Amino acid sequence: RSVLKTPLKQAATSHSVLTEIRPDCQPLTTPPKPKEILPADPWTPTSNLKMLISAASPEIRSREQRRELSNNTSEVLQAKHCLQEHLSGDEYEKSQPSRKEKSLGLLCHKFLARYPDYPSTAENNYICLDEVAEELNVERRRIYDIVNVLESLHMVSRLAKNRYTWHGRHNLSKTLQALKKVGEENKYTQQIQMIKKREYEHEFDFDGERNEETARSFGSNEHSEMSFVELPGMEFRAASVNSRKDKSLRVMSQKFVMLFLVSTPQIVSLEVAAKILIGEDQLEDLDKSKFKTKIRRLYDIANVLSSLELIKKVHVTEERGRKPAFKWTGPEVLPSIQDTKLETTSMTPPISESITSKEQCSKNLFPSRGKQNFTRHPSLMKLVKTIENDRRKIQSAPTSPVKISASTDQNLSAFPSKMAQVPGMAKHQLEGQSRKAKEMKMKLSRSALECNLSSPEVVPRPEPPLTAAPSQQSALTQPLGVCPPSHSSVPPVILPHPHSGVSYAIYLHPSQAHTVTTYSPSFMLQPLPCANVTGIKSINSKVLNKITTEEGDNQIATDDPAKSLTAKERPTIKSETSSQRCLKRPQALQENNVIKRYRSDEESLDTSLTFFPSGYLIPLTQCTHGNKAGFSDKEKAGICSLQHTTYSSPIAGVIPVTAPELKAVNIPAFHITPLNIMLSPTSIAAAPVLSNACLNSSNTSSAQNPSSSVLNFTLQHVGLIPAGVQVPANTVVQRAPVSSQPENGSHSSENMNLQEEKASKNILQLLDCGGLSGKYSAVISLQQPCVPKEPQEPQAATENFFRTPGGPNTVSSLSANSDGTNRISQGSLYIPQRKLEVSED
DNA sequence: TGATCCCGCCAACGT
DNA sequence: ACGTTGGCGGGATCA
Repeated sequence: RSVLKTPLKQAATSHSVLTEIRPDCQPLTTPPKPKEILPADPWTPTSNLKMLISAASPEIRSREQRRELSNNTSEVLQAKHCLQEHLSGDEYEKSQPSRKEKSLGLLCHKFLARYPDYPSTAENNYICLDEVAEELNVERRRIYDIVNVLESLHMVSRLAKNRYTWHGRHNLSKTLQALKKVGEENKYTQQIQMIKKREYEHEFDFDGERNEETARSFGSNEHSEMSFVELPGMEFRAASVNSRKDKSLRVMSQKFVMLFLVSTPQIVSLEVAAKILIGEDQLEDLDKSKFKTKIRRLYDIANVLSSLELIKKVHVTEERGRKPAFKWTGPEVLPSIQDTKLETTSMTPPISESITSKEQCSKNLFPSRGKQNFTRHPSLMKLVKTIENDRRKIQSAPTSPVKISASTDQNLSAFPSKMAQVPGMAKHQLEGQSRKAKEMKMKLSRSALECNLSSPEVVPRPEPPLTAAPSQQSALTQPLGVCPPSHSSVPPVILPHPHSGVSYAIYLHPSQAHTVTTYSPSFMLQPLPCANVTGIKSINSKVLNKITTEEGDNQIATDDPAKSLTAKERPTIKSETSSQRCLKRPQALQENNVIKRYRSDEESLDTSLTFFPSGYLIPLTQCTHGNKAGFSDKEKAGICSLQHTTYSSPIAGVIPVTAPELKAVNIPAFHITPLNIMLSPTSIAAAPVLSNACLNSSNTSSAQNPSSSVLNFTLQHVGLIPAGVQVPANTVVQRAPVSSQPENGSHSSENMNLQEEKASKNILQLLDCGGLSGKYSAVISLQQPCVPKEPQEPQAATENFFRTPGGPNTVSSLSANSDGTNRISQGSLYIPQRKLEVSED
């Protein structure tokens, strides 16, 4: 085949040569269409899968175009190229594929279209870069961009030079879990908060005087440079690619994804991402060009991630204006409760007994710049290095055999990678094994990570969750409604999760629908007095964002509860401000400043006030393989749809709550939410877990206190209390699905610590008493009216959590409490968000 | 304009 | 020395 040279204009040569690879097309007489129109041609109603997918998911207009184009790309392109030959320079110019048509996003689509999402190990899933590049008519360089990002997600892995293996999405959830975890460990959430706070301060501090505390905290926030996060069973291959020093695109991609996974809402602005990725430490000397470059890269990555439909572009509008951002549209990521397996599948030789592969990941992730992490002795590093090198040699050998399946991998053969072989379905279960070891390791790494942070002492907490367990037990075993009032200091709900799949949905006020935070399994929850709860929002009101997706904008506008509540909430304001006085000096000062600044902005203040926990905690079952197991198809459907609604429902997770209710309902501190799932009442109704009407009722009968009505209904429905009996409104109802799979149940219980196990038993007991059979259970814990036992403590805790300024690293302390078992320790926190709006494109 | 991000130079690496 | 990777940022496009 001959490479045609079109009489192109001047310097465009190299480019044309690269793109001109299809001499085989015949001369077309069709007049060149204006580029803009080309993409839309309906003459290829291909039933392409991609087409369907794209049609099903709302995408950005531009993306939409690209997609359509991607359906018939080859034809179009060919035609175009042919056209070029017959056009004069000028005409040609116009017919030249527009920039869009050459976008990385489109290219990525084309690339992805070549491989199945879930390839079977049977097929030959290897990728030859040269071939792909040629077939897609792009220079190889571009393919690298795509592959690198895919690699970061372990969707592909390098086999040898020019050769990659396609894994599709098989490893995706695993990867995301790992990334999320690492992100949490890296305190990305805090970093984001930090940056946002900074921005805010910059905005208001005209005197340029920087908040030293803030600055310092940033500096001390060590970490920063982490390396590639590998996946058990994958590290080998990944290692082969680890030659390049920073592998920036790959690492950047991972970090970027992490940001989404630890954020709530899962929206990350480019700016913030760039700053974090550059390294918070260097924030000061934020080199313009460096920043710019980072942004460019992020766009590259974002394009690929968008093609994967993991994120989508949106815009956040805040005081400062419109900023480009991306919203996570990928799967919810369960807190990798049992990321265990990692050690097992690790290829790490026995020698590193105490160093799990996972750990290595997380570890490398934070090579406390320069200094060697003590958890990993240099000598070990050397060893590892050697090993990696060996592998690399094998892997990168031009003639290295193409691995067909993981099992052929020398390393993997030694440690059969269950993860890699077992279908996603069973993975979760498999993962839940050797947790002990893992926990220890986790602690190790954690301590390593936090060793130079302020100590945990700081977490002001009336009662550590663990000690609270006993009392809780009693609460659980006691007849409903007879619970002694002495539980006020007990965390509202401490529920052992039968298995990791459980998640809870919290019904929130519309305005806070998006602010529920998914928290690291390591975070312990603490009871927070009502006042504080409501105050949290205000604490960082400036940093708070009102997020609204395009879908939500309208309704939020019409149904904006903020407005109707403002008046009633005034009182809350007071409590907030007053509670602030309890803050530590510096912080309090800061707060006051903030508040002062905001005083002029009535609306924003009001808005901020609308944030309060309504206290409905509803367990949901994740739409995950492992958890779907016990459900009927119908149920699954419900669950899934539920997942979908997560963000698309404007009033997601909203239950009408009026001011009176606000007062009446005893807002029970915080809850633990393994996942932040928000759903609309309707979708909830569809969810098996909540298939009872109580929820609907709560939704419709706004006249009734949702709290009590729901509770009663639920209890009755579940059979815990006879119909007619009413439970006080200030009761927290939490239902937790009990594993429908025996193995699971026992399995998980194995991993529980004694207390949890105990509690768990109690729960079961309770359930039995209630005559509850089946897979769902309900756990009720009664709560005393919110009477801040020690107003300051909770407040301080929250405060620290969010502002971390130079303050104690509350977060880490919190996580320090984690025993690795997460079910109970997840906490949903209301992360302050800057008021902002998210709009599509 | 500012947001996007294509393009391809060229350095680091591997063989 | 040569091919493969992939950092990087100028500057073209797009909105």
